[in-house]
Amino acid sequence: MPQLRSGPNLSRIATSLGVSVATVSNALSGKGRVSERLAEKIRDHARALGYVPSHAGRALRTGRSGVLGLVLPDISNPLFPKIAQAIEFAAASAGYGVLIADSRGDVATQTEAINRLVERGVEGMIIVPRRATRIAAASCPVAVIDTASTPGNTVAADHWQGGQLIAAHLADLGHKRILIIGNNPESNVQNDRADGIRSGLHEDMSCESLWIEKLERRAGTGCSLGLARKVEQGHTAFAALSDLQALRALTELQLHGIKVPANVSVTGFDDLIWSPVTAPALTTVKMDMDKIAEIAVEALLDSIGTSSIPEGRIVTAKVDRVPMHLIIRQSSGPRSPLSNLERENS
Amino acid sequence: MPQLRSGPNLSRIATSLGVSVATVSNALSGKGRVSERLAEKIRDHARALGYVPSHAGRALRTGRSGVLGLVLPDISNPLFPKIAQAIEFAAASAGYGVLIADSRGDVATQTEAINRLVERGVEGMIIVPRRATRIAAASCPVAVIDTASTPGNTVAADHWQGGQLIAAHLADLGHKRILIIGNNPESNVQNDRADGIRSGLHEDMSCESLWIEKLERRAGTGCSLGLARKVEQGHTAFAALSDLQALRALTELQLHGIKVPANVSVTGFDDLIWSPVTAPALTTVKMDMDKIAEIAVEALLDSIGTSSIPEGRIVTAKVDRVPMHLIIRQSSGPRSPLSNLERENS
DNA sequence: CTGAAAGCGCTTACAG
DNA sequence: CTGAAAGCGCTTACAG
Repeated sequence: MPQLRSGPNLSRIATSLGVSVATVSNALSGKGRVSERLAEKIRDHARALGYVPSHAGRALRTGRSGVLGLVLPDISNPLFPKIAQAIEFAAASAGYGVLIADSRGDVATQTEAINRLVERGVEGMIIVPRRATRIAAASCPVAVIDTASTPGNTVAADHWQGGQLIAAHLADLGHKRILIIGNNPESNVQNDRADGIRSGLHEDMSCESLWIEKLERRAGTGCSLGLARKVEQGHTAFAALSDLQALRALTELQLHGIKVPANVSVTGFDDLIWSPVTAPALTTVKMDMDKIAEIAVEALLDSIGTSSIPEGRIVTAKVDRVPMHLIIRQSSGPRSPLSNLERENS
Repeated sequence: MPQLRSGPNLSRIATSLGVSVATVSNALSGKGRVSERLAEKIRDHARALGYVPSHAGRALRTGRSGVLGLVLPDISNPLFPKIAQAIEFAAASAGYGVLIADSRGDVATQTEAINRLVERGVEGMIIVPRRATRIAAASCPVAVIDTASTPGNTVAADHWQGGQLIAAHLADLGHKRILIIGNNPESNVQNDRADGIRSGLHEDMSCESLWIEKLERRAGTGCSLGLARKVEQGHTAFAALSDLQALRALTELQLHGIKVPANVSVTGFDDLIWSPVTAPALTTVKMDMDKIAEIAVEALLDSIGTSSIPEGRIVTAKVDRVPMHLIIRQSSGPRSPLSNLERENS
């Protein structure tokens, strides 16, 4: 038999104290079946010995691994740091660890990643699906963080309401012609956001949509978005459906000598790490990731607790939409009365 | 005793096939102590039953959890997605899972996060330390991803060499006066990069350094970097020590009507997700994260394998510097012969 | 080639 | 209040 652990185990503590392992176990777990005097003595001794409970032993006996899986099929998602941080925090608060799995953007390997987690004995998992992916039920409880368009067991930011915040903000600033800039109209998230914006426009406002992936399929990756043209046509507000697209818009406008926010406004979504850093800093809408993670983890733990037998297809039934928050920065503002563009031909 | 698992275990397979658990175990693990005929029969049956081995049982018996820890004390680090992805991939390739731990930027909780991982039985961990943090030896092998300034057991990109790439590139473009833009001169990474740049300048080139944190302590967060002034003074190249700072520089320059790259060049470091998206796209230097992760994980596994008793303070002795790669995009280029700035007062 | 048995470290009825 | 015992699922010498 292999030399398994370096540290002491319950048995070592027990014999060195002349008591039984059962008593040590009870004392350390605080179940109170041990006299306070003895319990304290045991705890002290355990601490002195640097006792660390064996996770494997406990897991085997109790049937719970104390681990949740986090599946991020599209890890290049710039929201990933915040999601991971929030999930890790919520899980740790509940005494759980978080195992990550990534399918490197490949839809096919998503199932494989999920299986790896199941084999590692996760008690449940949180999945942030790739765009438009339907999650096949796994053999453990699952919580999905996505747009609420996915049926069931989903926690999501209220992207639609976030869009309304943008619309209201742009209306307040007096903008009349909005250009919505998204990446792909098949993304549920982006669609919800765009619909939210449209629904929040006043009657005297109008908007068009520009989808970058479509454009690039025609004009090539990294092509100009033609925003200078849009400005000439009278658009004064560029509402991107993600900060990523807002960054592209902002820099392209600046490249053409258009001043933000004096001539036009630019807004984004997500409040990515760098969005306060641009000059001007980016107005954006932020999801409350901590809240979302908290709900997802809680739903998962509920579902785990409910079913002592985590047999197939049990999923959280909870559906939640967490409100988003507008963060106003310098990239959006009223147009200057004389918008002399001072444009340059480029 | 609790209903532990839903699926079949070795014993179930064994009895239903009329063989012993030992034989089933041997057949499934492919150790070859079973006749091929029987082994195949067992494997088929196991598959048909949907057998998933119990991780806890195996871990308890073998003393190996098959899990590595990834400690990210500064999860807001924009490199995090790439690091996590690379580590997860390298670990998965070696049959290991990855447990994440985050100390939310708080140096004090780093130790706590490490302890949580130890309690969860990780066999080793990879730590990306907070700036200037010294890692206290944990009770398992540790690999550190950082600048090579940290002594011992470290894997890092060769930031210094990356700086030289930038210097050579700017020299090629004919730039004479460089402004290095960093966040904090106490960051080993940033210092290595800056030193690399300085060391690579030709004799007829000069450079100054601008540290944003210092500036902001005087002038307030989000203050102007005064780059327009620097351009007037004759600087033509702005070499940021991270894409984050490059973004700030690029947008500030554009805000002031300075054209990139016609008037000045801007370069960054890290090749963050959005750096190809700006207009103009950002020239940058990229670390080979996959390589770094591979080395870190390999070093860890070596160290784990070596010591059957992973008792205290065993660390990887390997020190590696992985070369960086220059990615030339539009933000750096030769100055236009007539650099009529067409500046605007702002 | 196959099986019986021990044991990893823990928790939990159960008995005293 | 405390202890003896069983057993979670697995792997690995050892015996046949």
